[in-house]
Amino acid sequence: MNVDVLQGLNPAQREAVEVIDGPLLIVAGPGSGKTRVITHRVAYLMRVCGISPYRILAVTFTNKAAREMKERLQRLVGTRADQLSVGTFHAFCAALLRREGKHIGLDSSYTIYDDEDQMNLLKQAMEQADIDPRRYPPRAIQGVISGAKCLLMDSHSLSLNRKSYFEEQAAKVYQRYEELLARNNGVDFDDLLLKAVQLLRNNPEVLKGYQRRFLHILIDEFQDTNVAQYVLAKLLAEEYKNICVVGDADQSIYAWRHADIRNILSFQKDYPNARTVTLAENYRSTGTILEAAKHLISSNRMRLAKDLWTSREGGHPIVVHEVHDEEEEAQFVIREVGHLTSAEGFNLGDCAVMYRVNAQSRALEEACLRYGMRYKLVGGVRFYQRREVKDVMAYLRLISNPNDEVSLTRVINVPLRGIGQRSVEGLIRWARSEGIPLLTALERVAQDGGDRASGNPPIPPFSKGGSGGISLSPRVSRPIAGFARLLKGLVEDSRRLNVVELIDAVLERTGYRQYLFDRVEMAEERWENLMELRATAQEFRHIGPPDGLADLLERLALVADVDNYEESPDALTLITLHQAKGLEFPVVFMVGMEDGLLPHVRSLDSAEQVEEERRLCYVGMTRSKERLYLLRAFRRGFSGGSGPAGPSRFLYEIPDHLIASPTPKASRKRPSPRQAQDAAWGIPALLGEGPVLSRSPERSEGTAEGPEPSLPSLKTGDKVRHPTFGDGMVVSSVPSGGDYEVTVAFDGGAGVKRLLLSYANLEKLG
DNA sequence: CAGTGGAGGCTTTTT
DNA sequence: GCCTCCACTG
Repeated sequence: MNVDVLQGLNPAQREAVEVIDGPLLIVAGPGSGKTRVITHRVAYLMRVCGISPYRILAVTFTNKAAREMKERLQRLVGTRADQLSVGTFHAFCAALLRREGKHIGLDSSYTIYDDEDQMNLLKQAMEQADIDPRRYPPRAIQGVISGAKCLLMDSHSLSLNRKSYFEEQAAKVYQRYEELLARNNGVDFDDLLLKAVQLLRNNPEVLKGYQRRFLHILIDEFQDTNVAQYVLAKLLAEEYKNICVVGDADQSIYAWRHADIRNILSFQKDYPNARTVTLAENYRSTGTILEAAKHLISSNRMRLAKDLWTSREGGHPIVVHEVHDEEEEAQFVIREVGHLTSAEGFNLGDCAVMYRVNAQSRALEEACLRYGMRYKLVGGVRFYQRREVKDVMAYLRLISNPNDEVSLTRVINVPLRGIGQRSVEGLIRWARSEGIPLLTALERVAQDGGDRASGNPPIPPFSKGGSGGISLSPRVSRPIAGFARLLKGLVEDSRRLNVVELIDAVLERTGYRQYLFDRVEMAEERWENLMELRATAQEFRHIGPPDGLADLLERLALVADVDNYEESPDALTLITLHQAKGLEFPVVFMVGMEDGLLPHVRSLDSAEQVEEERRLCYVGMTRSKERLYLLRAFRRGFSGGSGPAGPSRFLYEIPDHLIASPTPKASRKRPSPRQAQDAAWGIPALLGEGPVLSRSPERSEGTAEGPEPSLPSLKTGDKVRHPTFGDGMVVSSVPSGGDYEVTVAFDGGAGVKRLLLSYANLEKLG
C-alpha cells in the first residue's frame, strides 16, 4: 500500500519526495510534475513516515492552488487530508492573528481591508499628513508603503532608510496610515504578514508553540514569495528545519508585487546543508516548444541555467505571424481556431489566447462575438470588487467591527438617505475631537440630535452643544439618527441570526434591495451577484454567531474570486499572461508580440524589468502543449492613440529552425540600430509569410509610412512645460514602441521624470 | 445633496 | 480610446 505513493515517479521526482530530513530546495521547471511531487511528498510523509497531518504545513501562493492540493491529497490519503494545514500565507496569518492578535493589541474582530478600502484610508492619511496627491500619486505612495511592509519595515525604519524625498513623504503617510488602521481595528493585506511576524518575534512562547507543532513545512511557488513570507516560514521552521521549498526562478513574474527571487539565494545561504533536486524533465510541451522557450530564457543573465528536456522530440513548428492591427489579429486567431477545431481534432476548450494587458481582450472579445465563437474571459472585474457586493460586505463588516469607519462611510448614504459628504466629514471631525468612536457619535445624534427643537440655529456643519451633545438641524440629524437605529438593530439581529439570515436582513432592512431595483441600472445582474454572495454564506450558516460572520468575512477578504478559472470544454480562453501561470493548453496564441507591449514600455528602463518580461514570455510559451502561435501587429490602438509598434525583441530570440515557413535570414537577425529605429515606426522587419497566413496587401502598405506627424520631436536641451510638474529641460528622448520616451529634469521639486510623449502633454517652450 | 460633464491618467494582480 | 475621479451646477 505504501509503494504506490512512489509509483510512476521519475528518479528526480522520487528523490524530491523521499528526502524528508532537513531543508530541501526543489527546482521545478515548467511542466515537470511539480504539483504531483508536492502532493506525493505530503502523502509519503503521512503514509510512509507516519507523520500526523496535524504537524504538516503546506503553503501555496493562491487559494486555487491550495484547493487543488487538498483535493488531490484527499484522493491520495482520504479524509485524513482534512487535518493538514494547507493554505495561503495570508490565510495562515489571518487565522494566527485572529487567535493570537491580542498579544499585539489587535482585536479578533479586525477587518481586512482590500485594495480599494486601503486607498480610501491612504487618501485620508495623505490629507492629514498634508501631502498633495497631485504631486505624490496615492498609488505610488501605496506602492512604497507596501514595499516597506514586505521588507518588514515600519514607518520609522522606512524614514531612516529612505532612498529619496519621495520615500520620505511616503514614510510620513505611512505613519498616519498606520494610525488610521489601528483606530479602525483594520489591517491591510501586507499587515497580515507583517503583524504575524511581529507577533511571533515578540512572543517567544507563542512562536515556540507553532515551531513545535510544524514538523514539516512546504512552500510552493517559492519564487513568488516576498521577504516577509520567507522570514515567517523561516521562523516557523526553526525548530526542526524540515523546510521544503519548490520553485522556478525562470517563472518569477511578480517582482513588481515585491516577490523577491533572492529568497532562493537566501535559502541556500541560510541553510547551507540544503539539498537541491532539479526536476528537469518536461511532460507538457513538444520538443520544438520547449527548445524555443529555453532559447528565449537563456538570454536572461539573472538565472541559474538548468537543462530541461523532453522525450517528445519535434512537434509542430511555431507559427510567427504579422498582422496589420489588433482587429486583424483577432480575426486571425478566430480563423485559425476554426481550422484547428474543424480539421485538426482540437476542441475549442483546448485553445487559449494570452496577452500582456487586459485592454487587449477587447478586440478579441468583439471578434468572438462577431464570429459567434464561444469564449471565456478570465479576470476582468473581480467579483468581490463589484460595487453591490462591496456595499453589502461593508454592512456586514460594520456589524462585526463597529470601529470600521471605512465601511461606515461607504454605506452611510447607500441607499441614499440624504446624508451628504459634508455631514459625514463633520461627523468624523466631531467624533475625533471628542475622542469617541464614530459609531458612538452616531448614537449621540440619535439620542439627542433627533429631538432637538428646530428653533436651535443650525451651526453648519457640526458644533459642540452642551453636555457633549451636538446641535444640528433636524434635516441633517434625522437621517443620521435613522441610520444609527438601523445599525443598532442589525447588530442585535446578528446575535441571533445565522449569516444567511443576516444578509437577508441587511438587504431588506437597509432598503438595499428596493434601492437596487428602483434606482440602479442592471439591477437583475447585480441582484444575481448578491445572491451569489448569499450562496457563499450558506457554507457558514451552521456556524453560530458571532463566529459565522467573522469566518465569512475572512473568507470574503482572502478569497479573491468565486469564479476563478475553471476549465470549460467548449470555449476559447482569453487570459493575461500573468493569470495563465500554472495552466496549460494544447494550443496557445500569444498576441501583441511587440516591443512596448511585451516587453511592456514601462519595463524598458531597467534590464531587470526586461528580464521579468522575458520570463513572462517564457511562462506564456511553456503553457502550450502542442501548438504555439506568436502574433504581432504593425499598428495597435493603445491607450492615448494608435501608433505603430516594432516586433518584440523576444521574437528574435527564438531560433529560426523552430518557426514555420522561416522568414528570410537577413530580417530574422537582431535588428541593427537603424532597423530598430525603423521597427519602432512600424516598418516591417519580419517580411516572411506562412502558408496559413495571409495579409491583405493594401492595408499592409499603409503601415510602411513614416512617423506620425502629430508627434512633435523633442531633443536634448529643449525647454518644456508640464501641466503638473512645471518647467524643465529635456535630458533625453528615445523612440519607444511607437512613442517617444522623454526624460525631463524639472526645475521645481518634481526632479527628473521619465515621460511618454503621447501621455505627458508636454508643451515645448520657445 | 445629487447628478452630470470635463479633465486626467493610464501594466501585470493575489492576498 | 475608455474609464475614473473631481468639480461644478441644478
